[in-house]
Amino acid sequence: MAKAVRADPEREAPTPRIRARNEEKILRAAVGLFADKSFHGTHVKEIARVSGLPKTNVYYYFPTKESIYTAVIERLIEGWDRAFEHIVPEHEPREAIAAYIRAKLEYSRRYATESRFFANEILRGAQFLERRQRQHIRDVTDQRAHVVEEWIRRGQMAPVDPRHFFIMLWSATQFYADFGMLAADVLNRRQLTRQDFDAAAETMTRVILDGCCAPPASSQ
Amino acid sequence: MAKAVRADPEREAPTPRIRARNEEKILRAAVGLFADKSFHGTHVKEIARVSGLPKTNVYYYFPTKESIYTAVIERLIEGWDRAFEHIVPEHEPREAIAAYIRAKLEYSRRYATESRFFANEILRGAQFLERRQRQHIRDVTDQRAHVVEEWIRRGQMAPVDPRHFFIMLWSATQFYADFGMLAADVLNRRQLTRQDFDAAAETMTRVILDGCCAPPASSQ
DNA sequence: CGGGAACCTGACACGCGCGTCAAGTATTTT
DNA sequence: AAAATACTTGACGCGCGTGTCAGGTTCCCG
Repeated sequence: MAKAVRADPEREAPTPRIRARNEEKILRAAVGLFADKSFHGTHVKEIARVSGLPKTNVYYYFPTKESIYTAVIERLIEGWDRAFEHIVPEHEPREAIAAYIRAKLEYSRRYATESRFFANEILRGAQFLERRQRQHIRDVTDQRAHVVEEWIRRGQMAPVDPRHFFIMLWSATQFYADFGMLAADVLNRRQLTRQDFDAAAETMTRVILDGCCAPPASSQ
Repeated sequence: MAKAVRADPEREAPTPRIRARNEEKILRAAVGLFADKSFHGTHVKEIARVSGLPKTNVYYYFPTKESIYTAVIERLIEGWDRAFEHIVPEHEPREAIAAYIRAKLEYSRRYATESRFFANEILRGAQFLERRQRQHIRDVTDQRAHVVEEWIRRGQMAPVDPRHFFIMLWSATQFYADFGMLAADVLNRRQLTRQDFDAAAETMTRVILDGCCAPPASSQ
C-alpha cells in the first residue's frame, strides 16, 4: 500500500528521460501537422509516423488527440509575449518599437510553423484556448498599452489608440509567417528569403515610426 | 442518341432556377462551416442540415465535398480585388489609401466569414487554389504596385516598397475579420462593435498616412 | 394530359480514424 | 537477481463520414 504512493497520479512525477524525449518527439511532429492540416485533418497515425513512434506508443503518453493539441498550445502560450519585452517606458519609443518589429519578424521567420499553428487556433475562435490563457494575453497587452499611453503623455508619441496600434504591429509581423505563401506569391518568389524579411522590417519600421513617433533629431 | 445531346455535360446549361437556388443555399452554408471548422472538420451532413436540404440532395448538385470547397473559393476570388479599385494614379495617395482602408475594413466587418474562409485556405498553403487564381492575385497586386511607384516618382509619397506596403494594409485590415476573437479579447469586448472598426480605421489611417505620405496642407 | 427530364430522398455499402487491450520487452529499485 | 515499474507493440472493435443507388415526386413542354 505504502509503495503504491510512488505511482500516485496526483504526485508530479519528475518526468523520466525516456518520457521527456518521446513527448518532445510527439509534440514536435504534432505542431507541424496541426499547422498544415488543422485539428481534424491531422491523424494520430501520421503524428506517430512523423515522430518515428508506433501509434500505440503515442497513446501511451497522451490519452487523446485533443490532449496532444492542448499540450502544444500550452507550450506556445509561454513564449507569446517574449517580443513585448522591448516595450518598456525606459526606452525611447522609436528604439523600442523598431526592436519589437525586428524581434517579431525574426520569430515569424524562425518559428513559422508555430505561428501558423497559433493563427489557426485563433481563426477557429480559439476553441481550445483556456480562460486563463486568454486572460494572460489580455493582461500582457494591457500592461504594454500603459507603456504606450505613458509615451503619449510625455509627448514622445502621437496620440493613437495603443491597442489598435499593437494590432497593427502584430498583424503585419504575423503575416509573413501565417500567409507566407501569399507574400511569396506577391513578391514573385518561390519562398521568402531572409532579404524579404529585412525589406519587410525596413518598410514597416519606416512607415510606422514616421507615422506615430516624433523623429529623433532632424525632421524632413 | 440525338436526344441525349440535350443532357450533354459540355453544353453550358442556363442553370435552372431550382438548381441556382439550391446551389446558393449549399454554398452559403458551406462557407460558414468551412470557416469555422476547416475542410476536414466540416461534414457534408452538416452542410445539408444548415442549408436545409437532405444530404443526398447535396450530392445531387456537387459530386464531392471538395467540389463544394472549390466552388466557394471560385466565388470568393472574384471579389478579392474589389477594394483595390481606389488605388488609381489619378487620385491623391492620401485619399486613395484612406478609402482603401475604409473599404477593406468594411468588408472585414460585413463578410467576416468569407474572410476567415479565405485566410484558412492561405494558411494551409493554398492547396486548393488553382494556378490561374494565384496568378490573378499576383497580377492585380503588380498592377497596383505600379500606381504606388508612380506616386513615389511624383514625390507624393515616401519611397517605400509597394508590395510590403500593401501587405501592411492587407494584414491590418484582415486582422479584424480573421482574428476578431483575439481583437475583441484585447479590447475587452465580447464582440467587436462598429465603433471598434471605426477606431481601427482611425488609428490605421493616421499612422500609415502620416508615415508615408506628405501631409496635404499643414504639418504638425 | 402525357411523357421525359430535372429534382428529391431513405437506406445502404465501405473505408478509415480514434482509441483499447493484452502480451510482451527494457529499466530501475531493493 | 528478482520484483516492480516503465515502456513498447501488433492486433483488434466500433462509430461515423463519404459517397452510391434505386425508386420515388415534381416540374416543364408540347
